[in-house]
Amino acid sequence: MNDEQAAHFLGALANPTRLAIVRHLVRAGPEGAAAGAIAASVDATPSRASFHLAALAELGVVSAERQSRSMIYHINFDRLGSVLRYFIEECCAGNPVLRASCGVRC
Amino acid sequence: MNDEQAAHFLGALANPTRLAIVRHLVRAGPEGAAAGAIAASVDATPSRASFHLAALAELGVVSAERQSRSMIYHINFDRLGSVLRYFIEECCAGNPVLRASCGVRC
DNA sequence: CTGTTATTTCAAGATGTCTTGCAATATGTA
DNA sequence: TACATATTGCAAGACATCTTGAAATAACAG
Repeated sequence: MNDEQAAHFLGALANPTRLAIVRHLVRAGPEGAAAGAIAASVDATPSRASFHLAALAELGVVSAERQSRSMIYHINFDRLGSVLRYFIEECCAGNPVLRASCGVRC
Repeated sequence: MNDEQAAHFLGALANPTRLAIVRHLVRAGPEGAAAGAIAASVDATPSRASFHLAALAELGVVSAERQSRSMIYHINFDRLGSVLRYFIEECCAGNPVLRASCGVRC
């Protein structure tokens, strides 16, 4: 990962609708959620939700699998973690204040 | 902080030039760095660097103080940490994989 | 006061992103 | 086949962002 990639990745999260989608998928857990359910929960039209889901999927933040008529989306924590790690370690030189912000009890 | 604010904040980091500025200011430490030095180190025109520094200052990621003819910029780790904390705790429900990504040894 | 250095501001244009509404595709059911 | 459900794709317009270059401001030195 380099600054260009990291910037692209952060840009994928820099949108209220996409943050709401992430929030929903996190709480949906390993079973994931259907595109329609996601759209309803974030108060977006199907088209708009699909647009943002595609953006997140493009960068690997979420993955999709068809299940009958529905598309089931899952969150990908490893991918999310990779951009946080890059940002904290590379851009911020592992600053202790930032690390403490992650809320890990030591 | 809400999703809208967090998205705005993440957007401020979602740019290669701004990530490079953050990287430079982190390494500059508490003494900070002058706008001209920052511009040179991130390979940007004074005008372009000023534009991005203003964007970061607007959100409190950096702060500025005049020192003679120079403007000295400082990084603000607390502010950076607040958006990471919001993202990990609120959007991602404190997921352990994400927390581990912060690189804190436990 | 004049000139020099350091930085910001502004306008213009290029590019990118987001939303909307409608059409198209995929799947399942009668 | 015909129809309903679930989702994606696309085109157009609105809006935001980024870059460039020139002009304006601020601070200092002679």
